[in-house]
Amino acid sequence: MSSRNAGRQPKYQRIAAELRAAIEAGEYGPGERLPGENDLMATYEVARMTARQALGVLQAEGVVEARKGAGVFVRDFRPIRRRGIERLAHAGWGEGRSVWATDAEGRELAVDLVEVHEGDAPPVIAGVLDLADGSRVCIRRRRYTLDGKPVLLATSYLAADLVSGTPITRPDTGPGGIYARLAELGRKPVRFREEIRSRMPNADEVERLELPSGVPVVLVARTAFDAEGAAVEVNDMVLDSSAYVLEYGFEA
Amino acid sequence: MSSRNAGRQPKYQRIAAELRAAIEAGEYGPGERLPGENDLMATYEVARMTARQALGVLQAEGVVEARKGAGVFVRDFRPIRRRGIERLAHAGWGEGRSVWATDAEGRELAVDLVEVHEGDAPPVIAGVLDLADGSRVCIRRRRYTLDGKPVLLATSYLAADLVSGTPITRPDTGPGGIYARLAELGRKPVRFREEIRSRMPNADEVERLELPSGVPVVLVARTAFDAEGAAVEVNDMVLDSSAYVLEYGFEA
DNA sequence: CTTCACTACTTCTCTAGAGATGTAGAAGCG
DNA sequence: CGCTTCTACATCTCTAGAGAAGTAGTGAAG
Repeated sequence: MSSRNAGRQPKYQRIAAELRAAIEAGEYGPGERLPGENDLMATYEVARMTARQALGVLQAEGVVEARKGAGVFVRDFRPIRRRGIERLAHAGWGEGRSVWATDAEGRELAVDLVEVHEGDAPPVIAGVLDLADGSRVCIRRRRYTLDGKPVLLATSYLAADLVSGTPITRPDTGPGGIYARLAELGRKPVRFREEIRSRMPNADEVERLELPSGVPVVLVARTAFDAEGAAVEVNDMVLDSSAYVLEYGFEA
Repeated sequence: MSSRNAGRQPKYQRIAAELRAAIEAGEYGPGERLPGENDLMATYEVARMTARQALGVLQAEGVVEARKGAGVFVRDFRPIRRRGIERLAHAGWGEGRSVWATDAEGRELAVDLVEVHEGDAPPVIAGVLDLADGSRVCIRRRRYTLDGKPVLLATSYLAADLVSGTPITRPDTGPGGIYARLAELGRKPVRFREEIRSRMPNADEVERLELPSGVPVVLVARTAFDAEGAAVEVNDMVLDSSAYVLEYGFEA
């Protein structure tokens, strides 16, 4: 080659590290444009593919975002806070300052798309809801947006036997939402379990959440239990990880 | 060029999509080797860099893992479960099947590295602990491994005024850990708040957690409050997202 | 004043090569 | 049998080019 690098690491890593340091030092603030392919080719005297690799590292880290035809820009992080508790009026919680700053809570989530239909229960869902394999379930898909940008995909599953003929099977479920309707059916949810994990999004999620590359998704699977301890609803949520901070509280 | 692609999307995306489909169809199971650069170059008649780009897509998604000199392999996902509640004997919780399968709970976490020192409080930590800027804090860093692989980095911050001279400032804190020691000081934690977010790891985290590319980290910041509602400890955790499912429960 | 075509610039995609470096199994040696 | 060395093969890094495609600003036409 060719590729004999001065230090001990590849050129593209070195270039990426220098840019990263410059960003952390505040030389390039959020939203600001930073040197592109052509600039890096000139200043570091490397080939286009090498300069692109360096920028690719920062994109994969979610630090910067490339806009075709325009340039490469520093990304910013202004999440909203989602509380597991305290949405249900559990006053006294959450005292003390938070670790991560979140935006003014003024901004509100808006439902963007709603789609309701009946279908076969996926095996995992059937297991959680304690239904026979292949049982029918009501599937409610929603997309939430924040200031126009989609941030959350939610899919609820409820046993078709339980909810057919109720407003739950219609896009608009009426005041109080599906939990109020479940209460009217004598199956009011009283306990919730949320399971959380994170991974990189698949192509479908990238499209529906309009995710830039380098941003993982957080998966929250919420199961609602009624007073008898039976699972009445499973809500499968996919969140844009750059838009959310989740918060939970519990006692010792 | 050159780059006139049959369909409508770039060649490397098409190749990646085909491989992804093959994996999802079970043609390549977890841990199995799949066609590498040279194979793709031959079967699709593309240049090396193009074949690499296709594999790079799947790596960024965390679907596959490349081992230099060996090949490209399908990754598997076998996380462990971490409960926010119920570790503290809250029986009756967590009934019903879970959405994501987790491994036999037999495997145990082992502390790998411990490091304790006193230092200046980072501004954010000082804010949460309600200390003056630049106050001294005791900083406890730990790394946990699961079957030899590091999965969690934890950093605890406690006010130096509170804990100096106690076993908390030593690597081994004695039976019951730091919470038992805090109780002896009359500052027993009774409430916890956990804030969760996710992002791609930085270079340091990649190294310390031995993360393959395409795996995000989950950040959990836990604040422990005593009976007076004062924050006594902040624990900053960085988890390998492929190793964990977090679980929380709460009542309506 | 608005709209549209043009243009300079940007990132994106791809080619065809080649040396560097790590891996795993085979061959050989003590 | 156990260890080392060799070797074929794998991914990794990088070069120097070039056409495709999107963006934003300018200036002319309506």
